[in-house]
Amino acid sequence: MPRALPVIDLTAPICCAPVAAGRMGEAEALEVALRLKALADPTRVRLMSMLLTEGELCTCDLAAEVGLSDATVSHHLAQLRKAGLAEGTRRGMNVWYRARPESLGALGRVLDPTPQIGMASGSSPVTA
Amino acid sequence: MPRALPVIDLTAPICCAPVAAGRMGEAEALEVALRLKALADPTRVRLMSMLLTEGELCTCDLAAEVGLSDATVSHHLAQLRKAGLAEGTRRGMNVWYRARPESLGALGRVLDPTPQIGMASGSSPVTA
DNA sequence: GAGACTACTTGACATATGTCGAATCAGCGA
DNA sequence: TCGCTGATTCGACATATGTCAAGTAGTCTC
Repeated sequence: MPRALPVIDLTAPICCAPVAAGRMGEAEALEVALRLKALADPTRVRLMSMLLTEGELCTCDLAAEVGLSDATVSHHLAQLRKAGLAEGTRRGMNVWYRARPESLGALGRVLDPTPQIGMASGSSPVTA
Repeated sequence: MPRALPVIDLTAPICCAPVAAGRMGEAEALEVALRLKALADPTRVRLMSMLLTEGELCTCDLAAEVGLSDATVSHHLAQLRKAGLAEGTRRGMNVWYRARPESLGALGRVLDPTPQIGMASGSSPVTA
């Protein structure tokens, strides 16, 4: 994969028009793709699912649940954090992670294929 | 990435409960992840966006638009086809591609973070 | 059928990614 | 302070991915 991907801050929920709202530019497409990439792994999908349904979990719980080393899970959680899909806070000896539903929702809405009328790129349908 | 990913048929729109509907199993998570992976590339996001807004385009048009070789674009389109997100038919000397909005919509709905009540895994909210 | 044009496949390459073990960092309790 | 436990970072490795050039396969027009 030549043409290295730039590093961008993705922690805020995505705020661009849905893919179906008009021909998407390079920058927008990159934003969408990077966020999707953060979720495009079976382990991370499971982690998000657990966080969404259980509320708050520590790294050790998550590692035990998915059956991977804590180092690997920490790595996945870092990806989710960088993409703004999850966040964690240290409390005592543990770090407690939770999902950021507003970011996930915004990402889901970008995929909405229903043609949007009168929406050019840059608009911000973020509900959160 | 040890633990090679199995090959699965993804051409039908995804039909599992949203990630927030309950702790997702390995198989389901894999289905979701593979489809997301198919879209988790800036070039493919742009291709989908063009197909959604323009309706039908041939490989050559798409290649010219994204500024990549036709071989590369053909490769990306094959990914989208395998994931059920696009389809193409040969008409004369060209192959005309179009998006499959129902598949994209189903994928977007899986990302819905709103807690679903009474939905266990395996249910099928497919609208298409 | 010959030639031209479009699309797909294959092979090769550089880069990115997922995984682990080991080392390091952070907080707690004796 | 020291040791313990949990989390992150680092280094290494195998595999996956994006890209192109070159070759191959359809389809059209002459």
